Amino acid sequence: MDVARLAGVSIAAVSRTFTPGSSISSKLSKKVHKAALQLNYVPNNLARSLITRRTNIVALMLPNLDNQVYSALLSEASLRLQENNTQLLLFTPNDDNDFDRTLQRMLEYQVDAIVIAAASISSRMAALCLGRDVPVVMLGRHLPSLSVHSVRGDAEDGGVKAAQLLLNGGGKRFGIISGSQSFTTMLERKQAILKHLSSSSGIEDVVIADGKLTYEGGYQAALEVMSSAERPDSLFCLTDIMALGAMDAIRHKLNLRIPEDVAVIGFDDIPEAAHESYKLTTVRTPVRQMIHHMMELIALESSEEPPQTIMIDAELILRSSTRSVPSHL
Amino acid sequence: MDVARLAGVSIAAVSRTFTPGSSISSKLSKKVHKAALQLNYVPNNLARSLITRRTNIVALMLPNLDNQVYSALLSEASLRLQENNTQLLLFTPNDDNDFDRTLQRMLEYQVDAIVIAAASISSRMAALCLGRDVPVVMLGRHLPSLSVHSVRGDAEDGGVKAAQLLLNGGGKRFGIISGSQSFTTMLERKQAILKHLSSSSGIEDVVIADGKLTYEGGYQAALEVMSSAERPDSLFCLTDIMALGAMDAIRHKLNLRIPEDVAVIGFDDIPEAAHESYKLTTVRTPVRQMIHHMMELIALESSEEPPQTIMIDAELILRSSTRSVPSHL
DNA sequence: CGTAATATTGTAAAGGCTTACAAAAATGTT
DNA sequence: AACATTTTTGTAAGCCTTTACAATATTACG
Repeated sequence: MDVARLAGVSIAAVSRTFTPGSSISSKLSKKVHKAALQLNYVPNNLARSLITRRTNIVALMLPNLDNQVYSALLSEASLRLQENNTQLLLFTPNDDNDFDRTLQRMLEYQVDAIVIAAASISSRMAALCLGRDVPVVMLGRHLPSLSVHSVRGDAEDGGVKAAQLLLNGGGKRFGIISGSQSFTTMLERKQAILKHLSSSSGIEDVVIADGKLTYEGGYQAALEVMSSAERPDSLFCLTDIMALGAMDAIRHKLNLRIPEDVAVIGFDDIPEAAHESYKLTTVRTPVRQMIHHMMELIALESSEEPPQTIMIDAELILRSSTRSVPSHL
Repeated sequence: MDVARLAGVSIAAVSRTFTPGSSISSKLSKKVHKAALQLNYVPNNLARSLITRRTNIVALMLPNLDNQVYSALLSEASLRLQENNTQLLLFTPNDDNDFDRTLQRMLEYQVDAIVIAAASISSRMAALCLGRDVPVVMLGRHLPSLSVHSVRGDAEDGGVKAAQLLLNGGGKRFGIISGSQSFTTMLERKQAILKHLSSSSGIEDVVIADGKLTYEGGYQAALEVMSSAERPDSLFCLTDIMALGAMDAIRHKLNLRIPEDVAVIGFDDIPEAAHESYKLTTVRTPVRQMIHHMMELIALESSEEPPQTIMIDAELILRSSTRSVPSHL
């Protein structure tokens, strides 16, 4: 190509000067660089990828960016990947759009790996990816039936820890604000809470409301839960954004005090949870660690590796939305 | 390739069945589809792009996702682009990373267009992009010297409207919480406020504090501003996240009332601004419209088009952090 | 039914790069 | 200096498509 001609070298030579680790003399390299600069030459990744079978692109499927947890995942993933010279190609399916089609498009782009945060994937597609040696890792979700990697916070552990905390805080009547969508994580958190409440204190009556996974959803669901005959004195919100809505509903609409009248605990630890206005006690979703493991799973060469499920311990972040342990304990 | 062989047709035929609008009989198309399904064939965008010179990828450079404005831009852009079958390739430079290198990498990926939200670009690079016919559009920022497109909210208009509002609310002593980084938007907002305050009411003394563009930054800056000799009764926060921090500092640390003791106005209208806990009056950054125009600018074929600067009127979102107009007006 | 017009198909070149292989140059060894 | 090594370079094939062009099949029409 032109650069080669101008520099008076072979095409292979220019390729080598732009491929770190190739054998090229500094004399040639210098000539090529000069010519490249003169011609505003930029290597063409397409052609390169076509032959090397590596695009340095990882596809990421995100449900939406409204929930800050996803922003955090996205941000962290992007940063870490960039350290390896690879970029994120973003896919945000809108509801009617079926996932299989999105997956298919990812494959068309020949991405090096596929990361799916929430939302699921059909086993047909999982097989397709496997067949093409494209690692798939699910973030914060897990389908045992699927042979793809997954990394997530330990929802059960988190649920238990949350239940313990509210129990220790002297809670007697419990409420749960859950998401209407049936994400496994939500379900697991809920089950764990219910089970622990029952097994450790014999509590069976828990008021549950489902809402959308938004501030508004939490607000409405809180209104619902708190107006039940036996008003809860302890509230689990399966997601921080919902917790924020719930807190605002409780304080500003219902005029109740947190945590005196009702203790609130959330899940995720989004940035707002730390705001002075909320100071929400929550079970953290370990974004850094999740992405760290994601990177490892992506790097796994052969798809011969059996699918791994990595589970990260829950970490309780204590703030002021829950009662501290009564003194007599 | 294999599909062609299995289907018993030419390579061109399979290409045509996967290229909408090509001339292909339904008989052949059916045969090809069958074979493709059998072989799990997925078209290779790389090869296609190499020849068509279109990747259906748009590069987006974002400073960080902490600020929800950027999440919103990202989200909206991704959604709109997907409607045109194109995906976002994300670049999040970390500070030490120089922008020119990032730009260069974008070009290597042969992206169809480059969108830059905040952060700047050297004129050398602008020229390079122009030379390769890659449209560049800057979001929310503008450098007159650069020949790239830009679309942004009218910061001046916004500043004036904000100033008017706080003035009408009976403000006498004013404070501004600004960002330490020198984004043009910040500067323009500040200038506009200062100018309007001065020209319409002869106010020259304004307490200004710079902070990081974060909740924390706003919190600290508010503490600083509010402890000045003449404590402001009206506070401009050049960014909503900073405004949230400021509000929390004012209420929970300083124990002052909003808006009675001090009126607060922000810029951007991020989702949290609408939360019951804040109810922040703010000047909206018109994300939808910005992306809408971005799409148009990207579509512009020839880079012969002169660079356009699209300015969108500011919209005041009235909530409860500002005083309403005194009755005697 | 024969010819003209149109639609469908195949052939082969091209797109910009990497890389196996062979040839040439530089370096080391005795 | 003669040879064995090692390093550098060039040649050419190949990665998977699209597409101009020519060839063939189909349809329309008098």
